[in-house]
Amino acid sequence: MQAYWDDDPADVSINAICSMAEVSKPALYRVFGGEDGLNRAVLDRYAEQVLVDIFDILARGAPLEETLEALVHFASEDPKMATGCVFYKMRAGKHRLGPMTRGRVEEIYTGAVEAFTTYLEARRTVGDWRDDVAPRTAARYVVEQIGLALTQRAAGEAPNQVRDTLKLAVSAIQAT
Amino acid sequence: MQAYWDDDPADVSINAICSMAEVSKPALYRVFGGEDGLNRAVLDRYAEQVLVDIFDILARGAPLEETLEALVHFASEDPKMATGCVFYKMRAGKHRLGPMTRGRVEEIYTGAVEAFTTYLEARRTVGDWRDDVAPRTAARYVVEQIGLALTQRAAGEAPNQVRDTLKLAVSAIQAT
DNA sequence: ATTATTACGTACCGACTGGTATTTTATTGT
DNA sequence: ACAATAAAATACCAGTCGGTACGTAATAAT
Repeated sequence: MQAYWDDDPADVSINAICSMAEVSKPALYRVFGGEDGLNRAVLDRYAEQVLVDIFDILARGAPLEETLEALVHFASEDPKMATGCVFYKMRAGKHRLGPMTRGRVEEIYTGAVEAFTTYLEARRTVGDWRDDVAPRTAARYVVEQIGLALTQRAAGEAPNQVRDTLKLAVSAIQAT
Repeated sequence: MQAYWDDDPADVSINAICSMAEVSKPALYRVFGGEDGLNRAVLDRYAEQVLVDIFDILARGAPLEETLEALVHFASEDPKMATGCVFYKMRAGKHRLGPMTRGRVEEIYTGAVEAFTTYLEARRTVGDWRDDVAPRTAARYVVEQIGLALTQRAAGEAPNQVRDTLKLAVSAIQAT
């Protein structure tokens, strides 16, 4: 997971992982079955260890401005995400993934969109959000924008430029 | 160029290119010097054949709304871009590129930001654009958003979802 | 016509990929 | 103590990668 986090998953070979983890290759295959199983396991672990933070932000049910602020901070400032996000990196190379990992990626994506859609619908009933944009459209939009920001960080772009872009992006769904 | 356009450049090998073009590998190496030279040549050709359209839109000096509309249409509707954009695909895998190609990618990126910055500054003097966002920040923002849209198209996402996202994104710099 | 030169492609190089057959090591049963 | 069994690693597989040495065919010079 750390290797996928630091580098591009597509550039980390099974051999490299084995030597990093000081594990023989057959041992890895016994446990994970193959590359697809390993990737899936990494993604599972990453989801419950890192992505949960994003879902927590939404679950707090805070006002829109506060929530967006927290998401912007997470994606563009949190040092934990300085080298990008395993999930979005895998999603970017989706066509290279095995069936299990690809399925998990899609699952996480739709889960995120769903969670944000639910959050926005709740905010709308409280009158905290404009009603000229479909919640699901806005949800997909935010998920993509966070992905863009994290991809930019992975590419080593200047953090303040990443933040500027993301702030501008989220302002689109704040406007009355 | 066509192979890079249809697929991910990282997934197209020199061998595959040679057999597609019905050219021997040494011949390709004689002409282009190697993978880096080939990539650079492809990018050069792509820039003057496709990217020029984007620069043309800016050079028209049309009102902001009209220009943004044209850019949105180009990125999310033009059938020519149905499988994404060679430039953005290469930029996404920048770390895998040789020095010449990487240099050209950065050149094109800064050129695009520059062109859009100049356009926005001109629009501001005409009073056609808000003055609470730095032109360069907005320029970088738009370049990234177009890249996101083209990346989504390359990934096979539904065109109307791509358009929705991009329209929402550009609305951020239109708001008064 | 014959030689010197240039263009060109076959066949190969070492490095690396994901994945496994086979052998060695450790554990268990008696 | 020794045989049977389970576990684990070494050493290998075929395939692909980018890149090139070298033999061959076409051209140019004499």
